[in-house]
Amino acid sequence: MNIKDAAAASGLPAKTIRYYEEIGLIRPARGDNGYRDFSEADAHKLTFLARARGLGFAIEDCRALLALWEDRDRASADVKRLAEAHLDEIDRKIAELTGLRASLSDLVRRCHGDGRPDCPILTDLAGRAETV
Amino acid sequence: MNIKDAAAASGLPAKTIRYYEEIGLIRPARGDNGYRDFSEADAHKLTFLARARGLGFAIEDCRALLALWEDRDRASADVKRLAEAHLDEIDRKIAELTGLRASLSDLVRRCHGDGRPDCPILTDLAGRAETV
DNA sequence: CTTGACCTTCCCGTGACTGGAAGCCCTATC
DNA sequence: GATAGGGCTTCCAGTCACGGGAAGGTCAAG
Repeated sequence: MNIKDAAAASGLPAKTIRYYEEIGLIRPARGDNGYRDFSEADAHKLTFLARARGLGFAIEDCRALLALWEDRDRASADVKRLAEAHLDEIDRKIAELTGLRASLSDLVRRCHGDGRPDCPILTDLAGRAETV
Repeated sequence: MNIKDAAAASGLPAKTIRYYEEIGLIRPARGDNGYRDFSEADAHKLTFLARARGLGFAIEDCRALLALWEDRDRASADVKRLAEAHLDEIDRKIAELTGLRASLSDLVRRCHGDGRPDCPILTDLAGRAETV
């Protein structure tokens, strides 16, 4: 199938599929006219990649997961290790954002937000003393 | 003061300060030798920028906040609006990550993670049926 | 006068694409 | 056979907010 059909089958934009080929995640065949010719297996790989990316795995993690997927003798522990590392990363990001949210939300709460110029948000950003 | 002192005062790397000048966030004076010469006001601006970035504001938001900070007649409502938009963005990201976390954590929980090859994480990524 | 720390500009690389230009290919219609 | 359109190809540039490193000028100390 052509790239547009592979895109429709996987849910990935054609541009992204070309990019995945460029970085070696997939290797579709080529027709005499130079067009990429995707097999069903290629389409499945693309769907796999789309799901893994959708779960937030980085490209290099996806490459590793794809290799594990294609290895009939893999140990599920290897997969689990990757997933757990990613889970930790997600937890780290959530914690960071939650901290930011708390600080910012406190500032927003304290700002009356009317036509007057005095604003605790700016005061805080300036260092809790400046007025410039 | 030279860039290193401005960096120490603001907590920003010298590279970042040069970048901020390049994109027009600050305009430090120049000495006869071509060195940047930061005033106290410049240093305060850098500190302001460091804090705003630390709260996750994008560069263009920082530019707007800096302009508001320097405008004695600003309305605090303008600042609050920016901050609230950013807060919404943070909430959106937290929600997205929380959703990812739930899916991934469920997969990890169901994966026995031993030496055997069958793994619900890969099965799920492949589309809940494939074995390849 | 040399050393070494500082400063300058310039260019490349990051992650994971996205947009757009220039040009070939295929099918359908007139 | 000519033409119109859509699809395909490659390549280049841009995104965001810097960071690394090279090549070279400047300054203070010994």
